[in-house]
Amino acid sequence: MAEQGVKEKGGGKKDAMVTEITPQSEDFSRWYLDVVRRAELADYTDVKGCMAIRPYGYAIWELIVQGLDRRFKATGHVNAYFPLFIPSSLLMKEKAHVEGFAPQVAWVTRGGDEELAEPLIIRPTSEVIIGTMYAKWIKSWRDLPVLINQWANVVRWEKVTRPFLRTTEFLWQEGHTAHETEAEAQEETLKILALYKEFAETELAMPVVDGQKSESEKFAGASRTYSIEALMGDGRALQAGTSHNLGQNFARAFDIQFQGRDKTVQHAWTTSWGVSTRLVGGVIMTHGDDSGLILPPRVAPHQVVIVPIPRGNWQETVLPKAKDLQAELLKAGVRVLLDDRDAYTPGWKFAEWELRGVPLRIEIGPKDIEKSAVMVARRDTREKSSLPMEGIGAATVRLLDDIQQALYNRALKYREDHTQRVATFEEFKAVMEGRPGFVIAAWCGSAECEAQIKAETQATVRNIPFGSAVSGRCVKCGRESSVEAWFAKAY
RNA sequence: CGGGGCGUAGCGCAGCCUGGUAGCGCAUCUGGUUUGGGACCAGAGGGUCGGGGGUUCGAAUCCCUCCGCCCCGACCA
Repeated sequence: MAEQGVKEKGGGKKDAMVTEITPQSEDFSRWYLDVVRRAELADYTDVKGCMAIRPYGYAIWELIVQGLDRRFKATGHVNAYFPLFIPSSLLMKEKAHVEGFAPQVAWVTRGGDEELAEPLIIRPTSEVIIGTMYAKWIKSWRDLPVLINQWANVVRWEKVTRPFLRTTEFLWQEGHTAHETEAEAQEETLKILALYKEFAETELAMPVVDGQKSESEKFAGASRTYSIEALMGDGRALQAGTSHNLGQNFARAFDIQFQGRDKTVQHAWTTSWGVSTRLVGGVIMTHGDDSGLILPPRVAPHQVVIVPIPRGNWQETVLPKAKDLQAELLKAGVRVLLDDRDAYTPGWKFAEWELRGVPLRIEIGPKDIEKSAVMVARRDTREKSSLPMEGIGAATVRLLDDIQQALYNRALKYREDHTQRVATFEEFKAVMEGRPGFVIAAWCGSAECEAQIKAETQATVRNIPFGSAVSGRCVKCGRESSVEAWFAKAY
């Protein structure tokens, strides 16, 4: 993914010093942290494992929220809000759930100067508190389905954290639905997974593989878990969203019962699904290069930055034209920033906005005004060309669409180039030791083979894509296998 | 939570070995000249050396301890 940019132009060593970003090829992990910090997306705080999301990073998240929220509502979901605290006894009600989450839970044992009779936990996810409410609200089949989403923060006491990818507190949405039948719950689970995939691919330009999680990787308490998985620039996979069919497990634990059409009392069928601020990390690692961030236009806080070229009394000559241009782009529906700061030179601004991933830069100076044109530079390809002022709004919109598509295509090609189907375990190991990425292999479905593969290659089953059907032999044990799984080292 | 590394100005680092009260580059502020790929000159501000304890006349420096960050494992969105 790395496009060499700044360094080949201008005075090499000065650029390298100023950008302060570790090249991806040298240390991808440091590159990531450098970009997060230098692009002012997030910063560390005095609370271990917790980040402050800075305005530029939060603006990306807000665009993600808007895109998803619109889709949730279009599919009949509504938003609500549930408490941050959960009585600890509630967590204990679903056996698999408590076993899965107990090690990661933060506790509140005091309130003011009083020791609490029953400690509270801070939600790591809200199935249990929402489940108890659903038990109150659902009485009849006529109350179903319940299709509620919540935008919230949750806390998981992680041992190792990284900005956006894994933090102790993070922002997310969690959908919680209840249905009359198993089939409806399954339909909902898959509908949301498809929604996530469509969102990731069209808005984030991030190609994903959708499929079902293995038993060992499924959500604590779920009957079935599905995920979308994306490949990052270092060849590791990122779980970008999950959708769980909870069966009647939580309904049984929390007494979510209703009287059915046939007069019998039944347990509801529930689902839950979520994506988090982790998606911001996914965007960074999918598209970024050695010059910094590259944002898909759909989630770029500034889709276009206008840099006026100061010459002579530019405030009287160039600036008014730049403002006209800004107005025209705003009219075309483009999120545009006019960087008219006098304290910085154009060259500085070029580098800065490239670092911060703005998809398009428009330069306007005396030479352009003479020709009634502007210089337009793409962040993704670094191509620079002159466009006429006439019709610049429509041309910009077209270019942004192009960039969105080009980023998706590039990411998809990268994934294809880093995805290999293997037949033997020797091949599997060779691929993982070489250029990592996805490995597609037949798998018998046993936890033993899964664990052994992980132990020897660090790769885990990311998911089993839909429609996977082969007649092959398990890459590990050689038994007849009916499915192929996608393996990768995961974040 | 195990193994390793690192904490000195906003960022990157030197100083530590061999104790004597802190320095460099970038960034920041002021003034001026500049401005089509990270400008230049002059001046200025900014640090309880991660926290606590100990040794010492004296600690960034030596010892103990705690905390944080990064990497590799185990665990997880």
